[in-house]
Amino acid sequence: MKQQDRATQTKEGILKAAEHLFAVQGYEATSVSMICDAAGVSKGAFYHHYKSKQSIFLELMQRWLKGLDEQLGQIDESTEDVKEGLLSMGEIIGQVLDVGGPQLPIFLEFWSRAIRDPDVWEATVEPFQRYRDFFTALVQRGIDEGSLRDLSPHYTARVLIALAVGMLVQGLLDQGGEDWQDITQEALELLLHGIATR
Amino acid sequence: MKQQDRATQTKEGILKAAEHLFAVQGYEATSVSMICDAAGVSKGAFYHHYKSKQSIFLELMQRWLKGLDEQLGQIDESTEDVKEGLLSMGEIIGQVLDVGGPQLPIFLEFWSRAIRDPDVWEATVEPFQRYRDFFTALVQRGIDEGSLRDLSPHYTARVLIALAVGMLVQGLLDQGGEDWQDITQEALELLLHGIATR
DNA sequence: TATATCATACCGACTGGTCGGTATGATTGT
DNA sequence: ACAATCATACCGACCAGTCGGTATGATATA
Repeated sequence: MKQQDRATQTKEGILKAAEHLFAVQGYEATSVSMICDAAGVSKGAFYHHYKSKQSIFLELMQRWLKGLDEQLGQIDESTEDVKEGLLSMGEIIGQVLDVGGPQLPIFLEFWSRAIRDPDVWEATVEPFQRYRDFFTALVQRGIDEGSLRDLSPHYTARVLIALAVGMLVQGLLDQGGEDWQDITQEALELLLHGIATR
Repeated sequence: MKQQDRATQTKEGILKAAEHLFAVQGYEATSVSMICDAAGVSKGAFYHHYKSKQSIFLELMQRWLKGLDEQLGQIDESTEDVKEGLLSMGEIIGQVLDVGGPQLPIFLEFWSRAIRDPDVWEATVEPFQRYRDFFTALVQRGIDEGSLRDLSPHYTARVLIALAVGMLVQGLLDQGGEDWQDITQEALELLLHGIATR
């Protein structure tokens, strides 16, 4: 194999190992040595490819942020009407919850480190605002096309995000086999039509 | 001052210091020595009053759980109709977000440690199931009294919790001065009446 | 009331071990 | 020969928790 290919393989292996360990143990509880052991490489290899422990975490998070970006983009262009778009958003969340399993807790690491680490914060805020804007725009589109009531798009976006995040956290704290696909789908229906009697 | 009073004061001081540091730095990043410094006591005092670093975290969490219990109890008995109860729930969340400020991130610690530490997990699951049951019962009451549509109380409870948790996390990641009281209140209205056009 | 006895509350130096990170040298492909 | 890629050995800082000892009120006795 080419030298460069082997290098990228090593680098990727370290990243995967780190992702897994951060998820199941948390950032602080995971030592660089453990990552190296799990990846089957030495500490020298680690510090050859990554500047620090923090830097590998940051890269991990940026990848995830990018992935979310792409998924939102897909929702945006593949849907004709907004209601349908929201429901497919629910589908995505449901999938993440049902499939993600043991990888989910890494979200908690993302959040808590974003609060405490200025560098991580910086890399997080901007995308998050973009996501909020995305939902705000989506809701606005729904209002314009007449499928959503004329309510504050800003607030409504907040509610949608809250729903997604809230389901995620419940999925974390609820190992029991719930069908999150189902629940999230239903939740969006509830939100769309209201739960109060007419 | 009596010996015992002074002792409880010391113990309480340690607890407050730990609560603050856990919130702003996280559990792992906070050392016992730091807690002692912040509380103005020695390490000996710490280990005189608490068995371990973990034990003080557990006590902290159980206090918070107990507080939540009481607040939910208040909602339950002080409200005539369910809609009103839900809105006062929103009020509580809003208050926590607006007032809690720098103490909020400790929730992330609660969750991530509940996932990873079996002892913390044990102390968390049972209360959380109780909370879920509470909301399920509340929704059921709403259906019975005719103020809520006849939808799955289980799912609806999930949605309500998701809303609360989701708002909390957004409050964490959004230092900017949003009026959470307002947003949460509005969110519950949205959920009650739906966002889709009739 | 005065004193002896004892338990509780607390101190701070210390231990074995782990941490993130570095320095340096071996190996490999080009 | 030369640089990229890794391995090994190591450093100083810091960690949770321990331990021998002290200071101080509470209690019993005289």
